[in-house]
Amino acid sequence: MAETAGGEALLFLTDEQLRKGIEAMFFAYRGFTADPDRILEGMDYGRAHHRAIHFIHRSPGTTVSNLLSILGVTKQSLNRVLRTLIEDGLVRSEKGRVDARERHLYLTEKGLILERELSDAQRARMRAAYRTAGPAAVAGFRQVLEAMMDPEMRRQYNRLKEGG
Amino acid sequence: MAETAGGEALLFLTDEQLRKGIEAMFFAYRGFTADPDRILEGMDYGRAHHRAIHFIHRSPGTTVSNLLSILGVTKQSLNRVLRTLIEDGLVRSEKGRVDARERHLYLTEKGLILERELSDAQRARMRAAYRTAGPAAVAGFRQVLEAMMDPEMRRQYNRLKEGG
DNA sequence: CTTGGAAAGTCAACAAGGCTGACGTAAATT
DNA sequence: AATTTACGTCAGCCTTGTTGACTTTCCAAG
Repeated sequence: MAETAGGEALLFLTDEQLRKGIEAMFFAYRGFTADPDRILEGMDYGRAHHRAIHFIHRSPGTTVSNLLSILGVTKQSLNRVLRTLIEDGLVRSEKGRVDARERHLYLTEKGLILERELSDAQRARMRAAYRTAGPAAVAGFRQVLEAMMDPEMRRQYNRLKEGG
Repeated sequence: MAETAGGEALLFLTDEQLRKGIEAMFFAYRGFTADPDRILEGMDYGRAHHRAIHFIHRSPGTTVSNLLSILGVTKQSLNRVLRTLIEDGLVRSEKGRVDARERHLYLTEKGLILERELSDAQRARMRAAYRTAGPAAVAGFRQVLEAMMDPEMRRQYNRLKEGG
């Protein structure tokens, strides 16, 4: 599998192979979001709410600013989502004690229940895919995805990966 | 890496590993779409136009119905996008000769130029990621993605993969 | 102590791109 | 002749993103 000096073994870098990868990302991402989307439709929530819930669960007590930089949206956009989650009692917002300008975000019991439901569904699909593909494929999967990220996003990703 | 009867080597299926995969998908997809998004901003087009252009280029002469089932959106949604692309002379729509109800879609010269620009950018990122991760990782990447798709999407994906 | 600036929140307006429902037309099929 | 299919279109709605302008709160530096 290693490439030779002549480069004959670089066939995995042909435009055709790259196109397959691009289309695989497109179709797979649809599957990736399908289950949570299905759960959320009917509730007043959407994918944006799912993302907020996921990362608050992941880093309890995170600030709004931090969440903004992870999600890469404007504060107005995030605020609309957070407001409904707080109003509905899924998220608790606590004024910072060291810096009272900051708001620290936590999932409530109710929030944790929805998070569970969403992530159970998403993990079930991921688990099935992992099991089908096997551990070596999973390692490759993660390597390629990580290499595909913008440097800033890779930083966020690794911070989460280790921090947790 | 192979699992034993006891299952001790199934560590790659832990919730923690699955969560990492989920977050990797999230951050990587952002990178995946970032370059085309950047190119399209400022033009009157968006990600939906990119997708239509990609699959028309991929299957010249495809019908509207076929495109609908690949993209998984409503005809009203697709039509809005196609209309602007046709008006702007990027896509040509031809009445079917065997079945005159169908419209066969093709990229014009102008359409091909934009397609090139978009796919060059997207492939460049994919190529860099592939090169960094190496051929074995790429194989695993594609395996996991394929396993993650809904069956119907996997059918579409494989039809494209072989048909081209 | 005052003031500058950062963090957070809010209001308003807008755009892209999804969706549903209803309707029309041409062509194929039964 | 009647029905079905493929496509287009109008109207209206929702989510989720955007900018811009503004206020409140608070920390920290002058």
